[in-house]
This record gives sequence, structure tokens and C-alpha cells, in this order.
Amino acid sequence: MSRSMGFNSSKRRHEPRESRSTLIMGQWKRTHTCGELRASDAGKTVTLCGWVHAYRDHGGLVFIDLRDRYGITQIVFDPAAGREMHALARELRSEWVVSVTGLVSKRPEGTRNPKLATGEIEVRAKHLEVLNRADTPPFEIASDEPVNEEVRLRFRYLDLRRPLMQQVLLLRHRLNKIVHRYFDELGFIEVETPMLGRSTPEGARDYLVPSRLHHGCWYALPQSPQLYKQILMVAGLDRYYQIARCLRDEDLRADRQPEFTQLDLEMSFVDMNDVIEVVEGFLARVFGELLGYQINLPLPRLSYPEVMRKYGCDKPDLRFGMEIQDVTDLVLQTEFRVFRQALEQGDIVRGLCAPQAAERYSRKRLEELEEFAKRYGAKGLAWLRVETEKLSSPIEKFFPGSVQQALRERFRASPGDVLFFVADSEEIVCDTLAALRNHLAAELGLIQPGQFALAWVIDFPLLVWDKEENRWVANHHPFTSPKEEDLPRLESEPGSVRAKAYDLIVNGYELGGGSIRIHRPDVQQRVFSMIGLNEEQAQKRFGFLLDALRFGAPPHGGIALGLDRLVMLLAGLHSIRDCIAFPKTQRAQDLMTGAPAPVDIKQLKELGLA
RNA sequence: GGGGGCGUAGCUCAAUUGGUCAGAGUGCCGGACUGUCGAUCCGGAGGUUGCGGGUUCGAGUCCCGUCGCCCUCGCCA
Repeated sequence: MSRSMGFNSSKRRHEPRESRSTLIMGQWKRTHTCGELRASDAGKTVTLCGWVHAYRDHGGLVFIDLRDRYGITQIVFDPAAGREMHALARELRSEWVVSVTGLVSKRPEGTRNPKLATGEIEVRAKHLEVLNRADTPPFEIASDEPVNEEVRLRFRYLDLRRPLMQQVLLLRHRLNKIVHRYFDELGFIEVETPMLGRSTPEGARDYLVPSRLHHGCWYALPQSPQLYKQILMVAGLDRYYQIARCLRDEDLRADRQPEFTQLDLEMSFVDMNDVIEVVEGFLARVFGELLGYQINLPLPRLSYPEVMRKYGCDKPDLRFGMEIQDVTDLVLQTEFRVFRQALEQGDIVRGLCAPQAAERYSRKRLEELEEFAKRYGAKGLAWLRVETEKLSSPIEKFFPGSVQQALRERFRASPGDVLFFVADSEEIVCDTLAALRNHLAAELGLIQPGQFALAWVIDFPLLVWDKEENRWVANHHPFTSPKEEDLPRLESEPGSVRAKAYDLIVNGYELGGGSIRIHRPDVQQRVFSMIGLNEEQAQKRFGFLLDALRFGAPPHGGIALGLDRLVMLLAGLHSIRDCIAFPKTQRAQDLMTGAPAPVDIKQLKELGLA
């Protein structure tokens, strides 16, 4: 049996060592993968292993597309090459696992398949070994036809067998490799932090683990390695990174799983610019190496007040414009009572201009948009079609010509556009228009696939008022440093204090967030105090951090990036479930394993829970 | 917890207003075929329309409940 260069010399190292028993079992071990044979290999005798991707039985000749992770190779079974083998080949079915030994041959003229990397050749089988039969799969592995996610998750091993899913996992692997290479080059060291930690107040709901040795006491699974990485800075590690699994017991979304992965990092003796620079370098390399996509550095930095005014949310999709404009001043010059009354209550009126939307949105469709707006708390959605001479709408008559002209100019509107307005509290106006903006952009096709808009959002408020709890809460987390110049106002005007925090946004997703941390115990104490943690409570919950800060904490800061979301964006997917090998459903169940599940009463007794 | 969408054959979907509507494609099974690669051709099997009630002469279709999946608001420092 001839041996090839490629697979044996380089890739073979990564394969498990062959054991004595497998050698005895038969001559089935592969010499090549299904993705590597080329015309230059013609004449070699090879053995391939894989799954039957497709079979085409011509009665005489039988063709098999044999698939493994590396590709697909066509196998030809000729009755002349052995009647027994040919008969066995006719029994093959989808997803059977086989080993084929045969001669690599250039395909006859006119039968080459340009769709396959191996399409120049085929393997003329001399020996066929069925390694395992397979039940008929519940869905077709070989097809690109979309399949109900429920079925995919239940049979995840089949779903992951599909080439598309394997590409995503490979992409994720390559991203992880870049992470390790890049941060190692910059002097970061990887430190693993505990999964079993202590529950801390604030933040997401914890997943709890009961202690067998301390009945009544519980570990919390980490929401993030936040505290540990700060401790590592106090310890003098200087630069830390980790690909860290994080767990939060909150409701799920397309971009939120109960366990997810963060690229977590922390640096000492740095300010915001240092962290941003490191991350930008990383992103440039990731997009460059994985997609051949060049991102322009430095990334834009937008202030929180600016994005809220222009886009209504703190993670706007910047792949399109459609900026929100305030028109409160113009509405004051109209007779439109709905708006005027709103203004009298202290509400505001803002709107946006949907380019060339008039044709797409009939009266009925516009009413649907109003329903959409109401879901975000808006009482209504006013609209005006932009025509060549005038604006057209049931409420047009309330708008004097001068106001119509001013609206046109403010939105730089062209005939065919539609103006939308919401009058309400600033919060509802922002929520509604932000959602509407994304909705319209998708429906109007304003987003080009393969395009990426990355930016930083900075100048977040340090604290926000929690109406339900009737207190200030940390906007980012309680260890985020206030800006020095705002520090004097911490107690007098808490809402005006800006944080040294930064979010990385990509295509409307929050890809990451970080901050410069508080490194002085007195400042930390003041922030705790502002969010309603007295010294005793703070000492009880975060005492170890406060203690650490007293023993010489360097100024430090860092960031965490959502790795699943990054993969999702790189792969052009719309759900992080598609880039996690074994994700959970919206109700946090694993349809394959059945987790979560009841446990034996014996286990509960050991834990003191029964 | 709230709002919305979906649930019909293994898979993807269709079935006017409640009335030959239990259908197609694909897969599956059997047969034919020596150059296919979305093979082709012939034949066949396969459904308690998620589940449980109700309305009706009659329900895939309407109503109520329930289960599951998805999107979303709240929530996620």
C-alpha cells in the first residue's frame, strides 16, 4: 500500500495513535482524507475512510461520494473489479461508515466535477470494508435544506456532521488559535479561574451549586471572571487573558445562551486607549486572517449621549444611516394636537426618514408598522410620505408648508421617502425608533451582506437610577472607575458621572464591554455606598477585593468580548446557537441529553437537599 | 411574567369561505440501468394534521386549554 506525503507527514501527528488491535482488525486504516487527492496523485493506491454522502447505482457502475471533515471524494465500484465487492457496494446507504481501498485515477474526459476540490480524480475501488451501518437519518446530511431546529438539536451529532456546521466549528477553532497567538505575542498570559465561586450581589442571576461538605452553602458558577482578573492584576500578573466560559441564569435570546464564552482580558498600568489599541489590533487580525476583510483603524468612538440621540440605543447598527432627528421645535409650529399635547406633558418628538419606503409601505403596511411601534410602548406612529411637491399623509393638513419644508430639509428627504415620528418620553421614543430603524433597514434591504461596521461607544454614565428598586445601580459593574473630573459629583449629581467604560459594537450587536477599574479602596467604597451597599455588606460580599485593593493595586482595566457572537458575525449567522456545538433551547434545555433532569434522591441526600 | 410566529408523511412544505383535502417535492423500500455527481426511469410503503376538550350534520381549518420550538419585551451589572 503506497503512503502519501500530505496526510501522513503532517496531519497524521494529530490523529490518535493506532493501536495493535486496530491493525489486526483489517486493512481499513486511511492513508488520505477525502479532501486531499488531486490529479497529481493519480496512480497511487489509497485507502479512504468516511461516510456515504451519496450513492448512485447504475446497475453496473456504482458511484459513491465519500465524505469526511476534509471533503468529498468519488469512489467508483466496477463489477469487473470484484463481483463480491460490487454487490456489497450496491447495499451501501446514506451515512454508512466505510473504508475503501483503491486506485486514484484521473477521471475520463468530460466527467470531471468542478464543484469538488477532488473533482479531477476518483478512486477505483479494489476493496470495500463496511465499518458500520447507519439507520436512515431523520434529515438529510447531504442537503442544504433547512431543518427544524428542534430536530437538529435532538440529533446534534448528525447536524454537526453537515459540512456547513463543520465550517463554523473550524472557523471558531481558528479564531481561538488567533486569540492564543495574538495575546501571547503581546505578553499576555493565560490564567484559568475557578468555576466554583462565590455568589455576589448585583448582576445576573447565578447558577448555584450545592456544597456537599457544607450543607446549606452554595457555590455560584461564574457570570464572568471579573473579580478574579482584577485580583490577578493586584497579584502583579500585569497582562491576563482567558477564553472563559461564563454562566448566567437569565432568559435566552438568539444571541444569548445560559453558558457562553468570553475572551476575557485585563491589563495593568493602562488607560482606556491602551485597552482599545490591543483589542483593535486583535480585531484587525481576526477579520483579516479569517475573512480577508480589512477593518479601518482606529475604530470610530461615539459617545453614549451621541448614539442615544442619533440612534436611540447604545449599540446601533452603523451599516446604514437613517439617523434619528429631533423635531420638537418644528412640531410646536403645527396644529397637530396629538403631538402638541404630548409636548405639553414634557414629552419629545423625534423621527426618522426611511429612504424610498413609500412604495413598499401601503396604508395597511404602515398600520402594521404602527402596531410594531406600540410594542415598544409608543402610543402611535405618525408618518408622512414625501412627494415631489408636498408631504402626503392623513395628518398632512396640520403641518404648515413652512414646517413641511423644514422637515424635508432636516431629514434631507427625497421624494419616495417616508418620515416616521414618535411623540413620547425620551425613553420610549428612543426604544421605539431604535427598533423601527433596525426593522426598516432590514425590510428595505439597506444592509449589504458581508459588511461590518465596528465602533466604540464611550462616556457611559457610571450609575443609572433603578425605578423598581428605587436606588442607583452600576450601569456597567460596580468596579468601573468614574472619570476623575466627574468624581467630585459622585454624591451630589450621581447621574452625571461618566464611567471609564467602553463597549465594542458590531452591526448592532454588543460584542464586548470593558472598563478601567477602580484601584483605590476609598473610591470603591464610595461607589458601593452609592449603590446602596454599606461598608459591612460590601465587606461581606467583596471583602476579598477590597482587601486586595489595600495591598497595592495597580491601575488596571480590561474588557471581555463575546466569542460566540464574534463567531456568529464572522460566519454571517443570526444565532449563536449555530456556532456553539451543543447549545440549549430558549427554555435552557439540551434536547440531545435531556438536561436539566431530575437526580437520584441519594444525590440530594448527600447534598442535604432531601 | 407579557406580546407574536410556527406545529400536517422521516425532512421541507401545500390544502378557497368549515364540505373527495390527506397532497407535492425530497428521503425511504423494491425493480431496471456501465460514467453518474440534484443521476434517470418504473413501482411501492408511509400521516391519531403536537396533545386534550368543545362547537358543528361535518374540523387540518373555528373556539378553549395544554405541550414543544422560534422571535421579542421585561430580564441579562
